[in-house]
Amino acid sequence: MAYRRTAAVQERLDATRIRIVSAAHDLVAEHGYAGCSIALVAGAAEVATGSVYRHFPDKGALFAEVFRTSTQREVDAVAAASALPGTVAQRLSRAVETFAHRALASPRLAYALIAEPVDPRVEAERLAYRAAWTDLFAGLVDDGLASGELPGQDPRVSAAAAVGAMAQALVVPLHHGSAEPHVVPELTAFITRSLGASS
Amino acid sequence: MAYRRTAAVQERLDATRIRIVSAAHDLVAEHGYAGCSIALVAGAAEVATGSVYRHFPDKGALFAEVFRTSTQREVDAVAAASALPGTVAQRLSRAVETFAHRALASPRLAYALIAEPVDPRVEAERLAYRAAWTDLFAGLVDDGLASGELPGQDPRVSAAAAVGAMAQALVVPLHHGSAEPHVVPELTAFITRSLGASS
DNA sequence: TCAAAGAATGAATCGGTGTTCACTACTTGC
DNA sequence: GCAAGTAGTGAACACCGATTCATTCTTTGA
Repeated sequence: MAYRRTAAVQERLDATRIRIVSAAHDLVAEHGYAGCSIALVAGAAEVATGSVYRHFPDKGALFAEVFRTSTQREVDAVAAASALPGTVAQRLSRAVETFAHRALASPRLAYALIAEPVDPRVEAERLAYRAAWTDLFAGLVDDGLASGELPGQDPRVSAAAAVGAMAQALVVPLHHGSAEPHVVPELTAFITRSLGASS
Repeated sequence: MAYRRTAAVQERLDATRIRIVSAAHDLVAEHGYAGCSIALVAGAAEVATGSVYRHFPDKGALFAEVFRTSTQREVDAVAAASALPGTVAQRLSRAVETFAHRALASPRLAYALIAEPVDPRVEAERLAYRAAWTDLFAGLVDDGLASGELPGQDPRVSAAAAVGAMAQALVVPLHHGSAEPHVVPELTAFITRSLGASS
């Protein structure tokens, strides 16, 4: 034997992998998924196109990871905001506001993560996270039902509808045109009413 | 001169054009936009691939027309249902129910028209119809504000959110999985509450 | 220093579709 | 029937980006 992958090499490999994912993330956030060719990602990460394939089996796998990590960050942020103590109505408002403000801060990324056309393999990842979003809001509805703060309803349907309302009201319009922050309180009120939370 | 397009020829041309659009519509309704190649459409319409280009300048133009006609039919149906006399709450319920039942009847088509990834040129058409949907619901909200049946709100934001809620709650889930008709009354209640319509 | 093995490269390949166009078939008016 | 002009055809082309792989560059342990 004459070669063995040392810790130093492994570190460099890891760093390169992270640089590739990071570059892909940045490109998506700036230009969207469309127009994110492997060559472009490789260039941004300062590696050769072929090198990308030493870390990911194909394009779908790379962008699935990008979507996974990016969306998880959003879900975590909203979950944290909604987990703080308070009435269900208050927690709901905080969740919507957190989602909205973050989307307004990175509109292109938000559009890419939620609505932009993507490859089937990436779409599968998105589907999984749609479920995560729905679960998050369904949990809030469950809490409201248990405490009697919310009127009878199917938490899954209500949660899916609420997620759709947020996406359409915020993300899709942002795609074409500029941010309109006044939408946030309107949307919060809409969601709060929709689930039957008094205030 | 030795050739002039007679009425008979024009009729045949028109018929062929309609056959192409109709074939494209059927293919979208069955398999979605993805996998609707020009060759497939031509085959279904029983013309050569090149013949499609005697009626449409490119693929985008063909499918833009498919989307336009299909969506207009849906908008018209919902508009008619919501135009019947009654309280705003009643008209709203009828609108949601009409939308929902039609979507459940043709889930693949509904998904294609509302959520499926499409070409930019077709996306532009969709964007225009998103506005049509929003206008329709915004009009209902306007009526409710005027009559005092609905509480103060931005009709545009509420309408966009309501449209998003319908799309997400119905169309997107339908894409993967089977129809669940019990969703309709849940969704109706959700929308009614969200706009602040008492019942 | 050297051989062995892995890592990195990027030009070439490949596959899939939209589009074209040289050609055939048909229609028309004389 | 015939010439002029149009409609219809479908194989060939063009394009584009993902993927491959023969080659070069690095690292390793002796």
